[in-house]
Parts: sequence; C-alpha cells; structure tokens
Amino acid sequence: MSDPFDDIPFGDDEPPRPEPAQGSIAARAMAARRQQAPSYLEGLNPEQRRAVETTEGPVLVLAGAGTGKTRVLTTRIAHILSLGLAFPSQILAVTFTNKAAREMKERIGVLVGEAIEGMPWLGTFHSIGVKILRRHAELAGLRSDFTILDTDDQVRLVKQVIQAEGLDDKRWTPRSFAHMIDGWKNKGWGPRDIPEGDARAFGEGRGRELFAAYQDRLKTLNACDFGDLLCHPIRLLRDNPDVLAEYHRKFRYILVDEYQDTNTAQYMWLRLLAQRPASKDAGLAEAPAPYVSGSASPAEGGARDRAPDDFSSAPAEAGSRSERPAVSANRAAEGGGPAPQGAERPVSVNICCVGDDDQSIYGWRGAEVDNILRFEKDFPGATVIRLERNYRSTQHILGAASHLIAHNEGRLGKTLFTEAADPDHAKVQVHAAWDSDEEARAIGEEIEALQRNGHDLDDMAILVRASFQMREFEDRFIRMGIEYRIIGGPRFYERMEIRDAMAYLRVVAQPADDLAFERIVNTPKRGLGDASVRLVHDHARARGIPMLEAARDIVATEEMKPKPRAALRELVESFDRWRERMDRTPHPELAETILDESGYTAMWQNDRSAEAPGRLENLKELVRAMEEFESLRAFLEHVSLVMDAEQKEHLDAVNIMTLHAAKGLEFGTVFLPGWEEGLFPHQRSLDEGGRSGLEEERRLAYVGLTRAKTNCHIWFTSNRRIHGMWQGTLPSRFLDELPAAHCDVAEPTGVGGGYGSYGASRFDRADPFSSDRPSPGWQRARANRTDATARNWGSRSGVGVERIGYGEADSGYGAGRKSVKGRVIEGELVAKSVADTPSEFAVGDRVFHLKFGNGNVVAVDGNKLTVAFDKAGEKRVLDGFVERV
DNA sequence: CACAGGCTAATTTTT
DNA sequence: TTAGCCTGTG
Repeated sequence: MSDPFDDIPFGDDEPPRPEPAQGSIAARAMAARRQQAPSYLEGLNPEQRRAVETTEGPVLVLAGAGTGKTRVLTTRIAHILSLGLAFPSQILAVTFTNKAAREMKERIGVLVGEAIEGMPWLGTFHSIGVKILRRHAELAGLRSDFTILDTDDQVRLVKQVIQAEGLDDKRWTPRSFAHMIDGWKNKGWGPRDIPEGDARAFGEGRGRELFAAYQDRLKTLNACDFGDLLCHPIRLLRDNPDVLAEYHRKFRYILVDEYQDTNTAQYMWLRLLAQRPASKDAGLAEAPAPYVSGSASPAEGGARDRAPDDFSSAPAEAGSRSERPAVSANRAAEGGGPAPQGAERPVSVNICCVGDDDQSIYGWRGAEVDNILRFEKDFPGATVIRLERNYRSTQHILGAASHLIAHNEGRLGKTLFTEAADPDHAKVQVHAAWDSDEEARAIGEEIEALQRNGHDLDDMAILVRASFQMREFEDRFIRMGIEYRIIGGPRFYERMEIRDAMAYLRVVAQPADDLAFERIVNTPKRGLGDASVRLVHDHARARGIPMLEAARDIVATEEMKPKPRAALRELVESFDRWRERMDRTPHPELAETILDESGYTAMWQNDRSAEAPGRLENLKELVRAMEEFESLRAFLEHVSLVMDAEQKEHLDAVNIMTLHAAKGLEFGTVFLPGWEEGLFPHQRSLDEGGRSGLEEERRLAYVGLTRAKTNCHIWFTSNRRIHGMWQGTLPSRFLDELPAAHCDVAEPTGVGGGYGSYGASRFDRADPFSSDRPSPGWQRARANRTDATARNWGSRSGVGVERIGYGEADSGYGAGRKSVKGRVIEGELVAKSVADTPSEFAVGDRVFHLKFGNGNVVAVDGNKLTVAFDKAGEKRVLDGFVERV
C-alpha cells in the first residue's frame, strides 16, 4: 500500500511482465535476433565487445578516460538481459552517484527497449544498502522505518553526545569527530574495531566511548547515518549466513562502476555478496548453492531453474533458455569439471568491476585505489580487459595527459591512444598571467573569440582546483556579459527551507525523530528558546521517550511558563492533527497544510530579504516533487538519498566547476586555470597526503586534461590572492611534467603585458620542456616551498604547535567548567527516573524543585505530581524534575 | 530573543 | 578577505 518497501518483496524475481507466448511473432523475433550478432553489439570495438560478452567469472575492465566505459557497462547489462541469463531483478549494479545510476537506467532502457522492467537493484551503494537494511532492519537493531540522517543531523547529534559526555565542544569539535566517525565507518569499523590510537586521539582519550554513545543514540532514534547504510548491511550479512545465502542466490551478476572509488566498507560489502569462502567440508559441496550446481552440471533446464526458493528462480523464458546450456557461473568450476567446490578457491559470482586507477581522486574521503590494484588477487582467475582506445580527445591532449600521469608510481598502466586522424589540432596551450585578474580576463576574451567563431558556450568549461577560484570568473563574466553556469553548487535538499520543511514531515511520519523535532520546534519562532528545548530534551532523555512525547508530558504540567507552554501545546496538538490526517490525505496536500498551519510559509512571506521569494519557490517545488511518490515515507527516503537540484536553464552558457565535479564529463574546449604550487597541487594535499597526496593531485590534473576534446588551455599566474592577501606564486610542478611535443607556450596576447615580472622561469629558456623530471622549475618550486610557499599557504607546523599549547592550557578549565553544568544535572535525571516508571513519590513527600523550591506532594498521577510549594503555590510538575529532601 | 561584534579557519564532496 | 559561528549585551 503506502509502504515504500511493500513493492519490493522477496518475490520480486518474477516480474509481472507477460512473456511472449511461444511461437508468437515476438518470440520468433527474439529468437531470430539471437542468431546473428545483436545490434547492440555492433559498433563496439574488440575490447569493448570482449568486456560485454565475458559475462561469466570475475572481470575487471580498466577503462581509461573517454574509452566508452559507460557504454560497456550498459551494453553488458543489456546483453545479459537479452540472452535471458538473468532477470533484471537478479542483476546488482552499483554506482557512486545517483546521476550515474539514472544515466545507466536510461541507457539500458534505450538498448533493451522500454519493455524492460526497471532494474530494482541498480543504484548507489547507499540506496542499495538501505534496501537491504529495510528488509532486515531488526537484525541490525532497527525498525524498518528508520530515519536516514544527513551530514547536518549527524553533526548535531555528535555535538549532543560530546556535550553529554561533559567534553568541551570547542576543543573537541563535533565536526571533526563526525568526520572521524565517517572515516571509521568507511573502513567498516564499529566502536570495538577502532584502533587504540584512534580512540585515544579524540575527546581526552574517550574516542571509543563517544563513538559507542553516538551509535547508541542512533539506535534509540531509530536512525542511520550514511556510513551505517554500508556498515549495517555488512554486519548483517556477515552475522546471518542464511540471509547472505539468499542474496548469493539472488544476484547472478554484479556490476560495479568507478571501482577505483570504492572504500573499504564498500569493498567488504561487495566481496560478501560476490564471493563465498571456499567450502571446506564435503557436505556443503554436495548441497551447493544453486548457481554452483548450475555450473557443476550444466544440463539444460537444470535444477537451477526449479530451485526451491523465490530468490533463485531463473528467467521464465523456458523456450529460449533450454536451447542453451546453462552457463557455468565461475571459472573455478569451469576448469575443474564436476564438483570442484571443495577447492581452496573462493567461489565468485559473475562480478564485473569497471574503473580507472588513474582517475582515482577521492582518496580523501576514504576511497582505496588499492581495491582496484588488488582485484586479480581478490578474484582469482579474473579476466582483465583494458580499454585504451580513446574516442574523445586529440593526440596532443592524450599525449600530454599520458606523459603527465606517467609520473605516478604503482599504476596498473594504460596508454590511451586515438585512431582518429589528427590533422592540425592545436597542442595543449600553456599560458602565463600576472595575476588571477588577468587570468580571468584573458580566458574571458578567449571565450568571446571562440564564440565569435561559432563555438557553443555549452561546449566550454573552466575547471578549477578549489571553488574560491570560481568567483573571479563569475565577476569577470558578469562584467563581460558572458553567460555561465556553476556546476555542483549547494544541493536542493541542503537548503535551509527544504530541510526545515523536511523536518516537519519527518516528525509527522516518524514521531521519534528527535533531531527533526529539535530543528523545527522553534522555527518559525514560537518563543520556545533554549531553556524550553532543554527542558523537553532532558525529560525525554531521562525517561527514554521521544521529545514529542516529552513535550506532551510537559504541557500537562506547570513546568513551563504559560507562554511557551501554550506554544508547545499548540505544536504538539498540531502534530497530532497532522499525523491523524496522514493516512487519509494525499501527502502533497498534507505537506501544504503543515507548512501553512505551522506558520512556516508565513515566516518566509513576511521575510523581506532577497532570498525569501526563492525559498518559497523551493517549497512549492518540494510539494510538487512529492506528487511523484506513492507515500510520504517513500518521498522522505527519496529526498534523503537521491534528490538533487535540477539545472533548469537551457541557455547556452560556459560551464564552471571544480576538477572533481568534472569527472565523467567532456567539453570541446577546456580551460585549466591556477596551475601554481600550493594551489595545484594543493598545499594541503601535500602536507597531509605526502607522496600519495601528490599523486592524487596529479590524477586530478590528468582528469582535467582528459576532459578536453580538441582544445585545452592551462594557465598559471605569478600572483594570487590568498585569504585576502596577495602572494607571489610559483608555477605548478605539473607544468614541468608536460611533454614538449604536445604543448605550446602561448604568446602573451594580454593587454597589460602582465607576466614579465614573474622572474626567471623555465618559460624564458629556449627549451622550456626539458623532459628530465627534476627540472629547474620544479627544483625551485620545491626549494621555495619551505619558505615562501609554506608561509603563504600556512603550512601546518606553525599553527599546529600553537594550537596544541593553547588546547592543553585550555582543556583543564574549559572542560571542567562545562562538565559540571551539563553532565551532572543530566546524570541525576537519568539515575532517578529511568529506574522507576510509576512514580516513586507518594503523597506527603517533601520535595525540592529547581525552579519552585521546596514543597509537599499532594497528589500523584503517574509521572506527574501535584506539589504544594512553599512559595510558588500548588503546581503540577514532572517527577523527573524534583528530588526528595 | 534579537543583534552586534569577535574569533576562527579557509580543498576537493557523495550519500 | 570573508563567512559562519558563538558569546555577550540590550
């Protein structure tokens, strides 16, 4: 019904789609198509075709930039479906971004024809993680309607935990701890798995306890952070072999996009699903999983078709399949003849990973290039296919990129080449500018010139290392009247108004969602300030109930002053009303009602600021977007995981984005500004990542270069404003790593003749591109980095020392001060009222209340007491807030 | 509760 | 330089 996961019961392997009746025209057409090479295979080059047709066993496709990676992936799926090797629901295909998943779905649709059922298991690691987790939530200690917290919620929760532990959240910032937790979860670690050193490094050595406390809070909130969406399924599958076996039987084919970006948790997750450890006992070999039996006895029809449980039902196209022997599922079995399952080799599903180690640029968020480098060891007998035939760029661009990336060590090694005739394409142009101002102006002028020559702005891009560089271009382009668009700004669901609105909806759908409740309890302003919220919060924690329930308790008493109390009662009643309407009102309508009645819409209507109209517009868009979903819950899930801002404008505009955001895209002309030491490679990568940091920066440069189809312009400046101060800069060492044969030093065309004072550089020499690596420019850059650059870019040492000194001096008094206040009070509450649900107070008891002072209990009603206070008179209070004297 | 002023930190970003 | 956050004041 309205349950978002009702529509994916385990029986989804039987898509309710009509099969063409045997002998029907459709069936004959399908059969005919199988005789000859299907049309979708046409136009693939031999390597691509091999990657598509090697459906069995582990396959690693090393797909260089512009070699048709997505095409291979989608065609491979189409191929599997078209041969009837599996149902759509038996193919697990994972990507990193929703965008990639969407594109893949679309392209498969085109290949296979729209008749194909959607692929339920094509999605991001996280969305598939959720799907698994919803089904088996109870095995992870959650209810299946758990909430997914985004980064913001996560940080707020971490902050609460840090404060509850009595730590100073200045010294131990929630942000950094949330980051640490993410790091741990990227490795698949729970509180007990983290190394002692890590645990000691935070919160006065209490990192582990804090982590555990955080996980505890998540559990009580019935919530997951993003990391949990990977970690819970891993633990769940590992601890429940029967569940794992179900998925083993279910997924016949696994495909992974951008494998070089997988982190350790994702890797564990994949290996769990893709591989069973070698079975040691004969018993298992006799009763193998269906796909193993299929390979051991590839008889037609086969037991595999009639496998007893709904996970393993094979395609129902009986007619077509019996013509082909069931394909053996793994190489180990293939080689060993019948019943080789007892072998040491782990049994792998048909897993196909596609990636490019040279484009691994997400190490900083946990990606392990090592995963791709190790593939052949992990999956013995793997087929490795290299795609090196590039369809995107000119010889010069490929030459420059290849030469640059060759400076990295530990690559799997690919060399891109193009077969396209390469008449007189321009070499990669290297430009120097005096400062970033001139850089932006010159690029703007070049763009105008190109535009005059009939080039589309859409086909040009400026790829920067860091987003602060964008502003310079925006300013310039506005002044010059060049249309531009920024790719990768803030996301739709990250906007304040959207998050607020979502918080309302979340509280309605999930009353235990305290984080959402806290977010909107005083938005719009209701006069419920810190003190009121704290009261509710403390009561909720003390009794282990959701804040909304705590609020309900509190408004029945006189704990609060009349004004906030009335406001809170109003809010509680509103939520009751909305929840009551939830099941009988269409959810978009309900959302409108909520935003209206809560005063949220009015708040923005009364706001005179410039953004207010846009925010109202966004709210409307939110409501509109809801219409596409079956239920409020389905919608909530979509937003937390998937929803992103759509680019509406269709006008011709230059694209401005970071190098990271550019991965996977291509443009006729690409501008790469800011190739200076300290900016690119970025000082921080160097400081924190050492050599591997540098190599990742170099891969980023490689990604930048390979985005260009025909023209590529690299720029560096002699001066750049860093944190508001002008600094002299040195050309990037990457410039020295470009091959002379494919690059030109552009003549200065700029008006102000700007870069003369850049000083002696290799660009003044006759042969600027000497190929020996430690060229003068590089050496100079390195020599200078310690003084000029390090100073300019604030290398950590100086600041770090200072910080440690400050921190230690501060920790004693800072932490002490905070903890007394926050912790003790809370501790008392917990100690007292958790123990006794019915009140431990009796009529006649003498009690003390923080606000009302001493008094005598005159009536007891559950956890609510009526007390005759000596000074304040008779009041209704919560037992949690008084103590016996 | 709202606002002003001080302090801090300052890549990359998906889910 | 600047934006965002926190603290202290009215």
